[in-house]
Amino acid sequence: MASQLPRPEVRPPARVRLLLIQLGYHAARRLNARLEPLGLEPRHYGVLRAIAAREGATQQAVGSRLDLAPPRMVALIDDLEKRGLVERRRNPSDRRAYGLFLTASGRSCLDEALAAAESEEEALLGGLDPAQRAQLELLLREIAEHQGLGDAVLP
Amino acid sequence: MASQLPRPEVRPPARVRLLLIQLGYHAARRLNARLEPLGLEPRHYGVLRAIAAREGATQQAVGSRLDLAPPRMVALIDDLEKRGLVERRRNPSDRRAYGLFLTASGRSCLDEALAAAESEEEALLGGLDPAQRAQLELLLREIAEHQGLGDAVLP
DNA sequence: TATTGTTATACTCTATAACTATA
DNA sequence: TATAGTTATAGAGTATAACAATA
Repeated sequence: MASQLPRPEVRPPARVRLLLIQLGYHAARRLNARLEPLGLEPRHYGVLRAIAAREGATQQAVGSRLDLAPPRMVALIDDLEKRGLVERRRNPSDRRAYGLFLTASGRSCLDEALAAAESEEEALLGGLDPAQRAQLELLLREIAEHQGLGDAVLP
Repeated sequence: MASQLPRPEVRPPARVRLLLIQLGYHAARRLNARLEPLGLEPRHYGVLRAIAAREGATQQAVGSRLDLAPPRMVALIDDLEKRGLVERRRNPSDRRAYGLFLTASGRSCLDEALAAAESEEEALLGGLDPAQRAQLELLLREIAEHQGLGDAVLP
């Protein structure tokens, strides 16, 4: 009997959780669209940033920071090296390991990507005034902290 | 020369865009984790909700609403039917098409899933008081509208 | 001929396991 | 023997194209 109560098929209007998921997805897609003209896929963008943050680090170091398995890193660095954005330099004191470095072209590519991300932020928040933006950032940070996501932010 | 300026490798602290992407991803993962014990994968959850919102709709109707290609719908409905959550009923007036309906077990499964989503919302917003929650929802809705995402919300 | 649903096929992505070269 | 990186292999997931039944 109880199972045949008239249920509201349509739930109450979208909640915060749903909004977050959708907006996060939307923001990610928009960013990717801005990266595409630069020839950068999201995964490459992430690796580029991680290398820039710790130039000279080994593949494994960067990989474990991004939670990418070794074979995955090999493929990604292969891509970036083929495109002349990243360079593998042998470590003379341990000839098994490589140090990863951005090339000049890699630096400028990353700069463009960061600028694209910046302008995407602007487009995303276009409807909010500065006070609202600050408030939103505060609330989101609060949630992130409460969820223990402090370290998930890359650099 | 200009290319050799000391650049801040580490960007200014995470921005709203990044926070949104990360929190959205986090929220989606948390929800999926809550759905798993019910034997529901995210894709099935979405289809279940779409069917509940318009019971009797054809596969194509549901599929186009969720932006899923026909072969994908076939596989998904196969899954759900095999698990006794959804039923295909032939349409007598057009014997090519099926109408999709939830079974009793499908309804209760969806109910549990919706309850799980509800409790996940609670967990997610645990750090905010009611006024903050309302404010956050307002700000997010503002962005969603400004981004033209009005219809992306399912039901 | 057009449409609903289905099946068959190919492709991308990723993860796991085996291998090499240094240490 | 252990470790950094690589290669080979296998699997999941998805998209595209061809197909059957009905209109």
